[in-house]
Amino acid sequence: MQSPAALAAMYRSQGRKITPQRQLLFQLMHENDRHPTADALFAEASAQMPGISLRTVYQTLNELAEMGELQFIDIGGGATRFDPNLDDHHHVVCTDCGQIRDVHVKGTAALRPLDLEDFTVSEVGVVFQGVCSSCEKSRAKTGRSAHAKSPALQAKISK
Amino acid sequence: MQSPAALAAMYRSQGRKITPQRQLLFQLMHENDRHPTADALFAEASAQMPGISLRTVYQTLNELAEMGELQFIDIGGGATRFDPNLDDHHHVVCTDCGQIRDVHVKGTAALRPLDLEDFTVSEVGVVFQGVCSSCEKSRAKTGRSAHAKSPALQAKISK
DNA sequence: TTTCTTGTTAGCACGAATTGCAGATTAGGA
DNA sequence: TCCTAATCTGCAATTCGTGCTAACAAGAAA
Repeated sequence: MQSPAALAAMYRSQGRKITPQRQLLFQLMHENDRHPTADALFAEASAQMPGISLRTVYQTLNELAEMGELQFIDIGGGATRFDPNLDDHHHVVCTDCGQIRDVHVKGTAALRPLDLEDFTVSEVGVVFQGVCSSCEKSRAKTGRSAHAKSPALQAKISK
Repeated sequence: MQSPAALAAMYRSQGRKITPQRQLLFQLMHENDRHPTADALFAEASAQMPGISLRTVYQTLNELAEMGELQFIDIGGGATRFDPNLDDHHHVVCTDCGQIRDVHVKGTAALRPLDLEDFTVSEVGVVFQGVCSSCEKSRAKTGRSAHAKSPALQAKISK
């Protein structure tokens, strides 16, 4: 996603208006690598601008996505997450805590779908699932094995 | 997912009962490669067993997932989809019509996350996005370019 | 076959996420 | 300063999924 200033310029050039709400959201999303949900972003925004509406957060996120400035990430877990990182990157998900991290991946160009006819591929997404080190630690304590995933998350997370 | 008969045996061995509802759902899911939503499955089931409850469909799907007999797929689009295919496979999504197809993929073993520390990867999922041939055709007619994806789907489908 | 126990089902209420709608408000050009 | 179109807020509505419970039915035991 571009800088708040660049986004403002882009908005103006499209006849859209620059409101304080939008400016705040531009800031909060800019270089945000936490993949927040709309609700999480709303909470952050509310702290700085009490009274801002959740509706406005959704609206702005949708605009930015339409403009190609951010991506929606759906890896299960209920709420859609937002990613302002426009690099060619992929995601890592901790099946325990649900945390999502960006990763660059080597070898994606060599991926070949077999027996895929009548289909034009335009993009490839890779999602690694596993356990982050902090969850690994708490597992060691509680004695949970690596296969004793929380049923809810285990079920939710797609392959 | 195993055959309806094998599932019945597995259910019995776990002290679960074999009901007509379950038998019907076993049949409908067995070798089903359409990745239906719970609702779609409910519609199919209702046709053969009027009065079956959507609640029962969700319940049975959850059981089967807990038993490892099927997977949940979340690639955006609102509803979770179900996949009884237990092979090592991946998915292809048409960004136009939302259709999901199974594919085997060559090269996944060579995928390497770069700079990924403090994380133990246990699984890798690959999703190819593109346009299926039938959508390609209707695009040619209406003159839509390959980039004029329907905004809703475009936004919904995660990378 | 009848009985009994226990797992299941149906159906509705509820909750979370997201969108539709409409009236009040405001950015920004004339 | 004024005006108009875009925007915001708040709430209703929608969609997807789960919790709860009374009625029900497998299937083991007698």
